[in-house]
Amino acid sequence: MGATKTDHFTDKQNAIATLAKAIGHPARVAIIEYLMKVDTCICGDIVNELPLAQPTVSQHLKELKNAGLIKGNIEGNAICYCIDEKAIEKLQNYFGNISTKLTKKKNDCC
Amino acid sequence: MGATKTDHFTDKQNAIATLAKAIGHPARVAIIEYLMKVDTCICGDIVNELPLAQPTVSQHLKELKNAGLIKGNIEGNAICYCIDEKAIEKLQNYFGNISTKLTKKKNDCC
DNA sequence: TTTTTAGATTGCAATATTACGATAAATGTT
DNA sequence: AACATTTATCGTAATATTGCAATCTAAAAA
Repeated sequence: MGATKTDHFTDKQNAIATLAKAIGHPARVAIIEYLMKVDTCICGDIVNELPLAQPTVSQHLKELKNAGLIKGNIEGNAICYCIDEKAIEKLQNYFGNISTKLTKKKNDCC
Repeated sequence: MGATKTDHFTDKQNAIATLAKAIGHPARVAIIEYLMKVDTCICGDIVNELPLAQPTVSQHLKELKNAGLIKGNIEGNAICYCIDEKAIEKLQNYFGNISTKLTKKKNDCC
């Protein structure tokens, strides 16, 4: 088929999957890291930073935005993109939770 | 094209992307969560737990294993799968780092 | 040894993703 | 107004992913 069966899973599971999927591409990881590095948010030069054409970068930004990982504000001619902290916190909490539960459990069977 | 240009990005970026991509599917999130819930690691009944056919689950397990998120041991006839803590820790650290850097920065431009 | 059980692999169809050239839309500059 | 700049969108080609039926392998049980 090729279509993900999102109906069969919980909203939380789908939410985490959506966030993780958005980060699941090196270009989008690079974009996130670039947004971290740059002080000002006017980030039209992501294209210059990445080895990808402008439409491709625009598409990646769109996916990050759809997933809720970044926010974008129109600022005159350019656009100001920046990371949405809430999404990062969700991921941090999720993996933090798993990590602590695992150490409690001492899952050393493998 | 359709092929990800991994060559142009750093190893770290590709590593994070690989891990995130593996979690970027609700079925694989559900598998991870099931592995957490179950005490014993003999987890052949993941198939019964998920609304997916056996070959599909097997494929998802393979991807999780390739990405380094889970480990699998042959245990007689069945197989013992469990989460690889190191991978989870990597993700936790990564997002934790971003989170703390963001709060330091007070990125409130958007 | 035959049969069952657990899991992987193969092959295939449907859909999604990635990437980019060309083009469009919208604002800024001259 | 004419042009430049910035970003988005469209169209399209190449590749990847998802899902499953059918089949295969290997160990366990009978």
